[in-house]
Amino acid sequence: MTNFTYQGRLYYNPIELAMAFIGGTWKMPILLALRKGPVRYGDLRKTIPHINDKMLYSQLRDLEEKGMIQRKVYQTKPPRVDYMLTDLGKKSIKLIDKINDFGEYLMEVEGISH
Amino acid sequence: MTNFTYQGRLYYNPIELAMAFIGGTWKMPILLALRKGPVRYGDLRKTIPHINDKMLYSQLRDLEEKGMIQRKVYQTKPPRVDYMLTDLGKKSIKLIDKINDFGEYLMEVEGISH
DNA sequence: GCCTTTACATACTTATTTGTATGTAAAGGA
DNA sequence: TCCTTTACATACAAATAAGTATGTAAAGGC
Repeated sequence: MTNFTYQGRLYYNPIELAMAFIGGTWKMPILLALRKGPVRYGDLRKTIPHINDKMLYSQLRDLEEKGMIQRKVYQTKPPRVDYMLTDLGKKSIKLIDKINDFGEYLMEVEGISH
Repeated sequence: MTNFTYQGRLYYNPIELAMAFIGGTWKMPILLALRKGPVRYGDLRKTIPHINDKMLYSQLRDLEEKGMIQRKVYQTKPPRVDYMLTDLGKKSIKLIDKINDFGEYLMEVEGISH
């Protein structure tokens, strides 16, 4: 039995936990968008195709809660907020690159053009 | 724009496609259960904790449709069906191991015991 | 004759995830 | 004075994924 709980949810194996940190439609695109350094909220919106405010802000909150990213608030008007990877977040990038590679391989194999 | 379609669904990037092949609660556990060679339906049920018939058979169908696994039916009574990885399925194992490693690392970092 | 085994199938419900629409504060510019 | 910008926040609806309960065929054993 590898059952365990994290943040009030039950997990059956390490894979489920990993996916809680990087899974879903938006977490990996967000993490990749931060790989080069801090990016502000509005720029994330612009660089991640198709994302909407609700998804962006709720996923940012979730990633922050899990220690994958950090917020930095500047006390200006209008406000400015930067997001950046933590060490844990940086660690996920290598894995996300591998997942992306597999996706690109699948596109090749399946004859999907882009 | 990297938009494309596969099996009637729209994808925005390679990551989404990769997750269609290995994502969800059950695909990775199923693929790992097949890593050592062919396994029959009933044994998959027994070795994958908490899975139920509906999830097992529907995910097996999906994985087969995507070319990740192969079915082999023996014409006996009661029936016997073996499932095994295709070359594509084998290719996914390395990646799944990496995802699992990341999950185990998270368990360590988060102080989760098992 | 009835029970058990095996590998599914189907109908239906529940839970989770994602998306849409709209609102807010406060300063600066026209 | 009114409009714009920025970074959210909330209510609600739609879509997707997962789970529950039940059924089926056909042979062999008791």
